[in-house]
Amino acid sequence: MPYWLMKSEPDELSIHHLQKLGRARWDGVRNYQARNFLRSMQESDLFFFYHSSCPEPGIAGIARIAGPTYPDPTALDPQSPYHDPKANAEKNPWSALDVEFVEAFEQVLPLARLRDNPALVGLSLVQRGSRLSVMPVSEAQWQAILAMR
DNA sequence: GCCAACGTTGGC
DNA sequence: GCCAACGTTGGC
Repeated sequence: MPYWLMKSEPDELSIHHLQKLGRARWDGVRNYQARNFLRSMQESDLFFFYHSSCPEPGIAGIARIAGPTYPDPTALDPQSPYHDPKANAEKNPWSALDVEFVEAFEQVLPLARLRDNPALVGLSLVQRGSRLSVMPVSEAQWQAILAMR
């Protein structure tokens, strides 16, 4: 079963917010590479929930893919910050899916510590200049990160 | 707020 | 198809 890592700004959706909700829509992905990873996900895949653009960037917990992708409604909503003026109901290039809460780490696993782990040099997250918001995580990387909690 | 790095856009 | 200009991401 594949593993993933997805970034969210905690102001928008944090792991604790997801814990309260139980389930939420993962939307607003506006990068084709990230979108393609979204589309290759399967229900019940697990992913690390990463907090970005915040005082303590790092992995904050684990969540699960709750179903298949569907057209991202925020692309069609003129009120949404993710509105795409080139998208319409017939042709919406963007995908969203639902996710379920699994676990919140007691402490956020900081990006700086992830960078220090030699087992994670191949992870897109810690590579120089990488801005990918959805990425695959290998089994070995998954286990290495779990062991750092 | 700064800025490096990357992705996208659009003129040619 | 090239590439300069611009916009965005995201850590610091």
